[in-house]
Amino acid sequence: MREEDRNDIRNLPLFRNMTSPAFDALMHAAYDQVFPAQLELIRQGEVANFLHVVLEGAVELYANWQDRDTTMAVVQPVATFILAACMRDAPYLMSARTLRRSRIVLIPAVDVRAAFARDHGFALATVQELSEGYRNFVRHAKNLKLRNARERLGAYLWQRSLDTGGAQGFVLPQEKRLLASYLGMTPESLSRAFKALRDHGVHIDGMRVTITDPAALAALVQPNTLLDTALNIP
Amino acid sequence: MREEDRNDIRNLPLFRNMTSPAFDALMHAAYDQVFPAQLELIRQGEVANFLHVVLEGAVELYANWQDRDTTMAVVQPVATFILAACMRDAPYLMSARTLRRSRIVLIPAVDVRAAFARDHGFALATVQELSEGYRNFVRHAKNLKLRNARERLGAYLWQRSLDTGGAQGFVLPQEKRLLASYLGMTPESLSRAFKALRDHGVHIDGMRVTITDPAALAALVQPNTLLDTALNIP
DNA sequence: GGACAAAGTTGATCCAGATCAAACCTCGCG
DNA sequence: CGCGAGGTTTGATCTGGATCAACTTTGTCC
Repeated sequence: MREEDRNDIRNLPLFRNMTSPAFDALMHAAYDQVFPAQLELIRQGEVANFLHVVLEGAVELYANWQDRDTTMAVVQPVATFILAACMRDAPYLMSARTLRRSRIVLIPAVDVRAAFARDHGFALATVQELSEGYRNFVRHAKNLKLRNARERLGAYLWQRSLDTGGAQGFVLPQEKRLLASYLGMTPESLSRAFKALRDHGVHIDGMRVTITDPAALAALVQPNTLLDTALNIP
Repeated sequence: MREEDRNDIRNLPLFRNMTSPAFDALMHAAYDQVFPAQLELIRQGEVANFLHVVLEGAVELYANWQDRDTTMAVVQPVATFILAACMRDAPYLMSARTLRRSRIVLIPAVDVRAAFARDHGFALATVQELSEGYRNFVRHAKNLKLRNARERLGAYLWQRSLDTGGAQGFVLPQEKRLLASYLGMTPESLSRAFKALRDHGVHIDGMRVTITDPAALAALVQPNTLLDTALNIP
């Protein structure tokens, strides 16, 4: 593994407060691999063998049932995913695929659990990470149940705007059909929701979004940290 | 606190593997209280001061935004709730109210975090509990996004049937309007969904449900541990 | 640079589930 | 025992978002 990547991982909240020996042991057991776009990394129902860390690229977490599919989250570098399944030693509830060529570190779940047992700083960080993941899914469920399609899109755009440093203009980080699936609607409905938001201070041109009237958008979506997920999801 | 209640708490997975001194310290700091029905225990947005343990009665976790409300979960004895907010020292994302007269133990969040730091068995149990909570919310979100109203109800009834020991007949544990809200639909739609399920092996009479044709119901809902939440929720 | 595929948009139509309104139960209580 | 309030069901109607189909745009690969 490259020194630089190692440092990126070391600086993640999850690993920041580990002792060096414990961290070294984890990294020693880990695999660093590059995967092409559209590769299925994990299939839901398999038992969790690895904690994944995305160093470059992007990974989609999705779920399916019968012939239906839905996007649950997008993981951007540098971040980990499916910690919960690893800690429980349980089957993955979601599948994962690369959205583009991605570099990913795989840490054997058994080593993660061993590190948890030995290193208190890591144990604490694990709980913080799990708690925040838990809370983000509570937010996702609240969003789905309490807001309609237009409001969900508006809230999403508002949050993206904040995440890009309060800039009024930004570029959508993923293609629209994926965003539609994440927000729980069809691509057609997303397209119409964008049109509807023109009356609420949002201008869209291809992938480029401009919030022309923040007050109007805020009035519609009532942004709220109890519903809106900060940071790269997706 | 009564000896019996103390034992019930001690036997919860979360507390089972604590050292006795650590458990005693936690219990020493805890309050044991009885609340009437319909009392708001927690309001979303407040900072988490207590981990709650339901000993008797039942507690509804719900969320609201603007003038809309939705039920997120029902906690049955003996179980804890809002561990994630306590560990993060963050605002509650959900409100909580008693559904009936309930006995609840309140453990100061600061003591919970201290116990986590000192007692490894508790730390491990905390992570297991959080992970499972996390996974249950993933399931809830998957359910909402992948199944329609009728399928959600069918899956719910299937799971309740399993939870009551595979019995074909059982009584709904909560009133229907609450169930409707939990399943993400209106009471009217729930009523119609019940009627629609008559063609899929479900008979309903008031609060009493009978699964007359398990194969037919299973064919409709395709029960699946990756979507369906076992145990008392709600 | 042209051609082909995939993503996105637009329009027409449909339908699951919401809303509104009116019974109809059920159960606690004076 | 009747009465009232809240829960539930039923019916009529409406509508947000899905579906289906056609068209346009964008990106990719010889």
